[in-house]
Amino acid sequence: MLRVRLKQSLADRGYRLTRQRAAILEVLAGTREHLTAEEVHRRVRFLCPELNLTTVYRNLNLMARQKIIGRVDFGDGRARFEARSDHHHHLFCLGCGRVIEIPACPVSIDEVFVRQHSFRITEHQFEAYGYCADCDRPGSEGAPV
Amino acid sequence: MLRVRLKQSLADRGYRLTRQRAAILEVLAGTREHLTAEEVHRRVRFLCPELNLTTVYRNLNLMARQKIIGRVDFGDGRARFEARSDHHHHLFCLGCGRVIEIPACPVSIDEVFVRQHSFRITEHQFEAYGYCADCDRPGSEGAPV
DNA sequence: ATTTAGATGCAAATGATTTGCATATATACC
DNA sequence: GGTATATATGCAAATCATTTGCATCTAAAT
Repeated sequence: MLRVRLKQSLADRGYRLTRQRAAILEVLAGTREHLTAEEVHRRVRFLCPELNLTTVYRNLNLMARQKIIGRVDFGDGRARFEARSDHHHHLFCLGCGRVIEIPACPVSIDEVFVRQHSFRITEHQFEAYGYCADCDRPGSEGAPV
Repeated sequence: MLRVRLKQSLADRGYRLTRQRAAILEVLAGTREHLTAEEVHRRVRFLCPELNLTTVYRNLNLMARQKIIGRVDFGDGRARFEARSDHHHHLFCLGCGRVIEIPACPVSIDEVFVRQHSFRITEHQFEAYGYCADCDRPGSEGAPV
């Protein structure tokens, strides 16, 4: 089960499985949404009412750094977190914030070019923005990618 | 000439060409670097010593919004600006911050998938991270994209 | 030269995120 | 199970990039 695996990964790396960490993972594992620290905090208060926002930040960072969970940046100034930690990308609706996960990585960089510059790529980030069916109304101009 | 064209675009859109705006464009047009607001401010003080950082922000935002200049986000918590405003992408060196511009857009999203979700993509962002020749020393692990 | 909408400077506010430090508590060990 | 101790947590205060309010200034239209 997802939440068991997530909690196990903490123990595996020598981190304590505290009540607050369990609650945070519980929240993330229980949704497919991509939550900000604030949102995690709000939802976690149900399971663990005294949990401090600072602790939420500290643990989301820890877990993202350990690649136990994933962190995404949709360019709106706050990080979002999700239970998935494998390499993938998203469509982000500028209208409602809805997120659709893209199954395959659509990026293929010209290897010759990269080699010419002797650059070693270790990671990349890609996110696409636009409007989902519900938010797409005439009036918001836009050229497809 | 680049700087003339940039300044003209301000006038074309009904914005005043102030001393400070001219200085900001002068700085951006004079380099291929991708500068933070702070960096622009520091360099602009040569041409226009009383120029306020707030004004730098206001104008960089205005010009980026008007697509007169480009804004890039390398995920380190501060925006960078460049004279180029056309669609392109970068390799960002995590060691020294050096930026290499990628000539062709390496992204091609599965159109069938997007259509299935009735999503209309209006823009996307992509940046690749890694180490340039100068910064690449054994010890920093990394899997190619 | 005059007018005035638009621009600037300064100080103070924001908002997300981080840090310092005293206190609390998982887990290793007996 | 009880105890020790390295780790976590909570709270308040600090950061850092960026934005905003407002009084003053100025580019550019007349």
